Amino acid sequence: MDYLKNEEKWRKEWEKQHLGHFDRSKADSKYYVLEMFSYPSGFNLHMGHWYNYAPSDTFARFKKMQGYNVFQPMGFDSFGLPAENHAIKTGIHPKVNTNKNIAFMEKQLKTLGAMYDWEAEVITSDPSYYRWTQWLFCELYKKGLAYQKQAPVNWCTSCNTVIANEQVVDGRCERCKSEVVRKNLVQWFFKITDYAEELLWCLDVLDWPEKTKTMQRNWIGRSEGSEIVFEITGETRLKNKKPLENEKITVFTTRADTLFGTSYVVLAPEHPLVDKITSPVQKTVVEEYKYAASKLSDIERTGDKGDKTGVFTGAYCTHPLTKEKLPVWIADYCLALYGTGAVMGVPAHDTRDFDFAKKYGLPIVRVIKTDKNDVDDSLPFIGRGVLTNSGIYDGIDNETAKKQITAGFEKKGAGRLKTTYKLRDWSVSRQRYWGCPIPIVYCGHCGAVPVPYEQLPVLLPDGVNFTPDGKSPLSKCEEYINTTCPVCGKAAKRDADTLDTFVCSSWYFLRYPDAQNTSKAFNSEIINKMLPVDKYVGGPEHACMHLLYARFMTKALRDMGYLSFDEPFKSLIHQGMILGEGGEKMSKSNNNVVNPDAFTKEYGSDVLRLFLMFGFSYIEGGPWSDTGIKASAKFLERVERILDTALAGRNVKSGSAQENGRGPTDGKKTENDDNELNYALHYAIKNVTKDLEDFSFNTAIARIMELVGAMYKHSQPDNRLYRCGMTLIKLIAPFVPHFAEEMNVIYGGKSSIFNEKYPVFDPAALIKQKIEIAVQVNSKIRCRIDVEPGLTDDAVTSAALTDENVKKVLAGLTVNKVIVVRDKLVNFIV
RNA sequence: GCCCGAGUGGCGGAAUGGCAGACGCAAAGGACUUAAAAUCCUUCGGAGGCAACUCCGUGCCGGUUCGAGUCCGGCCUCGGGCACCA
Repeated sequence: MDYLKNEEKWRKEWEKQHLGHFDRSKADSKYYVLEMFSYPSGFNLHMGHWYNYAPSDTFARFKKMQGYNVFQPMGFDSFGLPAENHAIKTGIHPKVNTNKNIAFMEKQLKTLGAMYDWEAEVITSDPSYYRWTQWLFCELYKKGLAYQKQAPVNWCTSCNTVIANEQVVDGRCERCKSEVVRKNLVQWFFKITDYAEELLWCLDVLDWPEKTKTMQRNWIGRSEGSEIVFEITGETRLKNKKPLENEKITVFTTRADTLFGTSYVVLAPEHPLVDKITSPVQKTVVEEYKYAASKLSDIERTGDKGDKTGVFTGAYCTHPLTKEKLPVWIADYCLALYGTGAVMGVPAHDTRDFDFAKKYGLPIVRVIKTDKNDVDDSLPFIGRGVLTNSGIYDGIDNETAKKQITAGFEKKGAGRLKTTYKLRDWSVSRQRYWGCPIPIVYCGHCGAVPVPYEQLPVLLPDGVNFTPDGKSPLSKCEEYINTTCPVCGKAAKRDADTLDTFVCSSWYFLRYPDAQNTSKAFNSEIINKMLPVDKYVGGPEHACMHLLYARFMTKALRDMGYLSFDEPFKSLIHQGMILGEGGEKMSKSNNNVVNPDAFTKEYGSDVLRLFLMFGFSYIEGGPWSDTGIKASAKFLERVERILDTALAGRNVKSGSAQENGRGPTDGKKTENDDNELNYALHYAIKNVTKDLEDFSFNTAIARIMELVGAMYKHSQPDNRLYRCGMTLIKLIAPFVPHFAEEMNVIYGGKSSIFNEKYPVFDPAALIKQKIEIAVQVNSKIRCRIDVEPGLTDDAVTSAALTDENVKKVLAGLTVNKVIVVRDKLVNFIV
């Protein structure tokens, strides 16, 4: 078969038949298969995309053959930083370049031969889409889930612009190598933390990889602890020569039981109290320290690379129980964004505090001792135990003490039990051009006003100078930025920032089923039928951010009354990553991006698809190597040959070998052949079906290979082989769709084969007369015996004992115990 | 540093706590062919043995178990994520 010609033929035919078209009238039997859409970057569709999309399409076709009305859409996440950087470098407008890339990738995707419903295509940078992203923003704003606050950005001191984390290399700007500092700007946030609790507990019911759920749980990072108030002492006020009325530091701790061991208090360098309480003497060093800390990322700050550092503010606070005077320090290991941005330093029972106290000579007081008899006096001591040096709490076990100590404060208003989360609100403002404009107008009289829906979309203007020079690109576009207030009509200014591209991708799965809707983001009635997504396929790198944002958005829209389901993705699969040949990530800078086009041109897309599924463990991925692709091509040719042979047997009665002048003359042998072929066929059907459900494509193909091998072993081309061939074509169809479609026609079938039913195995065909079980003596295999399947433990044991080999092995030994694993093994313990 | 994974023949990879290495690649031998390619058949973790068979073997060290690639504890190496790459 000429694969390339054949593939072109069927792609056209499928388009004619609207094979990928989703029939909305049959939403009851819908199956929504979704692959993460791709970013239309400069190097187009690479092998990694193919690896995501081709096997997923195999799964979708399998589901279609199981009778589901499959919906499989495709689109592009087309706003983003790389397009803008490319534009800065080349002068080509991001819109031009992005649209060019999309057109090319669409063509490549069509070569893949996937069953996409192109009528549902979504392109996030298209006004017909981002209009509704803006609508979503306004809805969140009205619901109180979007708000503004000061937050740090990476600021390149030389380019005079905000740069992304990715562009910061070793604390310096990747472009100009100058120093990067953190600078506060007013930015928009989504209140994802309002949903922290639900995002956490809903994970339990999702059919997602356990590791992904664990990662999200840790990312949300719920921890139950206490907030405890330390008051700034009067002396501090005196030193500052300013009245500091009732200044207090609220610390968050999960170890209230160690309160008596507190020897100092630490504020994050960015803590608002720092400037107020720093004594004049310490001002210079505190300012210097704050500046140094602003240059470090959170990872560098909390990392264990260097020493713990910090400086004394000159201020003191009072221990809430002992009334001791404790110094207040600032240290970068305390993060402003977690807890209250302040911690109590308990060197004896925390490793970081211990390092810090040792370095700066702060007192270390042990307040928990081990409750075991063996004396462990090494510090820091992190384990459980009972309190000591803790006044009235001495002798209480530390878990009880946590509650008791906090409860003591609760009455006085000086502390309380508090649940905190590592999860932070989602920062969505970007000081960039190529993104969705934020639909907010600032009016001198009315404040921040969302743009009315009838005025959406707020179009991203074309003629903008987006070379970095210290300002958000849109703020330099006069005709964009200057507008009138939608409420009072007076002159006003638009928000000059654009939205994080994760906002665009946090709801695209809701747009697909109603992508052409021009009056709404989506029709709730349709969406409530079409979602949740039945199978979502994409890379594990999105475990925490994209997947969490999409879940948040779904819950927020539900609470606004637009959706009636709680979770967007019922079932999730991560494909592994296809690495470069050397085992490193495929990227332009590594110069190891593998383009699938050369392979589709040489072997055809079916062969490439088959190879990707057979050569890798789908969820593991691995380094690319083309050594196996030839084997996949050979296998497909082998399939074609046996199908040709089988077709010749169409009218040859099974067992009538002699008429044909070949094959065995013994009629019995033919019958046995038939049974063996039948067994192989149903064994394959059973396992391929199961493996496809599990996205275990490599083992599914292995079972098909075994079936093909069994067909070659079959004595002659007869009707039995012919019928086996017919089933094989259906079995293999999702894996090599173009090929199977053609073979089906050759076999007299009607196109499309994907409207046919996937084969179902017959359990009766899988009943074996004899099975082999292993006989172990002291857990070492000594021999194997054949027995009937399903024997009782006693029957298997006595069958084993009558075997000559077993007798030999057990001769002269006393059997103490016999362990039988049904249909697997017998183990004699002697 | 923190969170999450992974480590099995020369290679890609299989194995609900129960016969490690399915299936395939590469390699070797054979058949067919004038020859090559293609195809078909056979062998293929290591060591020993004529053989039956024996011993060793799933990154390292220890543990649980009649039995561990699989479970537990401690390491080592690699990969992903760490909130402005998407």
